[in-house]
Amino acid sequence: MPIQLFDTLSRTYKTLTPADGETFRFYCCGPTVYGAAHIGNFRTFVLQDILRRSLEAEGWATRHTRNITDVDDKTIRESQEERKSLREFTEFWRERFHRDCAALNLLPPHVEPSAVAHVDRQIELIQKLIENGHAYVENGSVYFSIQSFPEYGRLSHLAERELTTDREGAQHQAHDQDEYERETAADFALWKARKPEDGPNYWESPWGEGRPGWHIECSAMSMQYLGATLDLHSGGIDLIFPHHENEIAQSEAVTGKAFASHWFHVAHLLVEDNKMSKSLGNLLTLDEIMEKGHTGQEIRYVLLEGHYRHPLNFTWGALKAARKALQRMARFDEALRRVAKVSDPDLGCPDSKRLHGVSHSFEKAWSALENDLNTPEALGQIFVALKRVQREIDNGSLGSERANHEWLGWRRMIYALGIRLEQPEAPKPPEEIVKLADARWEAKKKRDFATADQLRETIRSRGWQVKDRPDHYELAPSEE
RNA sequence: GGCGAGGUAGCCAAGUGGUAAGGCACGGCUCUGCAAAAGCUGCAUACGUCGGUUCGAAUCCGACCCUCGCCUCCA
Repeated sequence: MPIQLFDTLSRTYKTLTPADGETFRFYCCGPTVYGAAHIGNFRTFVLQDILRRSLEAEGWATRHTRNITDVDDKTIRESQEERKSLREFTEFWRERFHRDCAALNLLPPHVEPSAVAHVDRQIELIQKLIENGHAYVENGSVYFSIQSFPEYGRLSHLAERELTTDREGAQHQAHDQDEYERETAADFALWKARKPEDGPNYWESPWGEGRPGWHIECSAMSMQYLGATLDLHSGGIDLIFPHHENEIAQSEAVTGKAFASHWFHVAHLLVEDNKMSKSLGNLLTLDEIMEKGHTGQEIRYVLLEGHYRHPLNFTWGALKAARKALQRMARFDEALRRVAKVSDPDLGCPDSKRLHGVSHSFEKAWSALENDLNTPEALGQIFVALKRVQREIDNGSLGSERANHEWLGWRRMIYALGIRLEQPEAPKPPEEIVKLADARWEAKKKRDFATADQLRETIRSRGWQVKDRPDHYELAPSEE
């Protein structure tokens, strides 16, 4: 069965298939690089990664494009405050973003275009919109006329909303003297005339100096790299309006073709039941979480624990649980690999072709993924299967051929979910602790348990925990 | 006010008509000098409240109570 995914525009489940029958071409709205992305942003990027991995596990080639927004109000303002060039400023945060992505095991997109590098392309698009009557120039800025596009609002169901623009901040500054009907949504800026506070950040255009509006970059870059009609376009749920609505309008007004065949939106992340916001001080970045000793893999795991269309509650407790769950998977992976006699643990992606006709226990887990990327259901099914296979491994009833089939089914899931099973290196205990532990081990061997227990208590009081193994001991930092 | 999402065990969270997945935590067992580790095992007569439809509802309908998002930059 192919992958079924909910489509925001039609509000139905649709089968994911590349229009060209080979390569699935999709675009993801990427980060604005003016600071560290927070873990809510990463929920969206992780889900997009899983979408891509699932398609690949299904056997399709993919072409994944995710932009970098490196020119907008925020990047311009912040770079000037730091007295850096826009380029220097955004480069710094772009690198940081890439580091975070790597920690989360996100596959790098095939194309990662920057808005600044595609200003010409955006100007071209705006020019066409003016020519065909969908846009107009006003005081050196260019606006898209939403009245010229009757389809406007289909994605976000604007017609069913009482949209008013007479609230503070809802008006474009350049519209002050305008007589636009206040009961309609506002025309949006395609090009913004140069303002003094933009500093050196402006470009030449047929309408004078200025810079592109935010929405136009995604239309320009997605169509340049993926064609007039994308197989899928995606982003966080809050981009539905106005960003994606505007993208549809400006793109389709130029091409006359459907902009995207499928719209994929990821719901928001809560932190300990609260919306993330600067004022609550709970804007969590990856660094902050990792500083507390959690790994990118654990964070990724937590982000998979909820279905992408429902809000997910990120909690420290869930993070702790994720570590245990991942450890269990890693142990299973090792045990199964041994029985399956796999020499190279890195299979890459065992896709459906390779799994054709192979019977294994992870079929239900895969089906869960095919069913609207139900990652929590998939994780549940993985553990059900894992338990069953583990039992057979333990009682020796799993032959190497069947073990190999289980291995393929198992690894496909691990690939699709993007789980990395290497365990982080255990922290090294200081020498004095090792000495105490050695002494304890000697005492224990002599069956002098009183001394041994006393030494263990001493070690514990210094923050370390002794764990005996069959022929040696291990040291780990105390839990508390 | 309009549009949308959600309220399932201590925590996280699946399940859209057939009698409550899974992970963590917790209890028990095996093993062990003890502890740990590992494996096994137990753990919601119950799904926000109240009505209704149905042989049967967490799942459908109605009303109500909470929480959250969007409507303005936002993943």
